[in-house]
Amino acid sequence: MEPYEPDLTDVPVTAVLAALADDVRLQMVRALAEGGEAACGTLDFGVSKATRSHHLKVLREAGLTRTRAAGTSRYVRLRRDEMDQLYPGLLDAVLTPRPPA
Amino acid sequence: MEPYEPDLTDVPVTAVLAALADDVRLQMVRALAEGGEAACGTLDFGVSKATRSHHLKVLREAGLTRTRAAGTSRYVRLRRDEMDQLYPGLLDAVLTPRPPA
DNA sequence: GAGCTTGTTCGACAATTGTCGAACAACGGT
DNA sequence: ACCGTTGTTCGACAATTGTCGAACAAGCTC
Repeated sequence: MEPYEPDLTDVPVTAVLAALADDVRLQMVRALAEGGEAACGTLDFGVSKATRSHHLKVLREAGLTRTRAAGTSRYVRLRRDEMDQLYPGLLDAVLTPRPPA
Repeated sequence: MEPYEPDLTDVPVTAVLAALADDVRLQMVRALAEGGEAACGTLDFGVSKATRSHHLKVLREAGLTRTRAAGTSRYVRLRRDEMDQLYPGLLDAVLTPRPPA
């Protein structure tokens, strides 16, 4: 089944913020921002694959990512442009691991 | 007792995001961004004063607000400049009720 | 000091959330 | 056709969170 990927305007800001307000998910988003597209399996951050799948679902349903199936793998990428257009500065502010000061 | 107000660099980004990822708290932040300083009592958004106090505590401990006591009231204000310096674009992206598109 | 106003703190409770292992599904290769 | 790989889904469980009423604290005014 095709994964559900919402229109960004349908997602409340609080949902986007909540999606980003988790350590594991934030690491995932940062990895995607740096590495571009990534297979789900490569986004391992010390959690089980069930948990990983759950987090990727949260990100997807918050409108932060898109998922493309290829073979047995699924490739995830950030919806960077759309996010930047709708919430300029949000991802930039959040993606830098250490405060820009 | 003086309320605890952390150094912004001591607060993990996820805590800031989590603080903003709630409807009531987001309304509070928006009200503060528009109206400047506000007494706790004026930040009524349909929740009890106990809940209101709780949310203000979350915002304060996330480094988003400062609280000043005056008489029986407490005045809350956004730490706008500090936030903008540390996370440029974050508040801007979040404060507009309707997407800027 | 009595009483009112303004907030905070303290349980309590329901709902949500992060986590896991196990079971399942889909695909590719041998 | 059988494995092995890659993800998803399904309970289950612990921890966190949003909410409330009630009790408490601090300050002002009469």
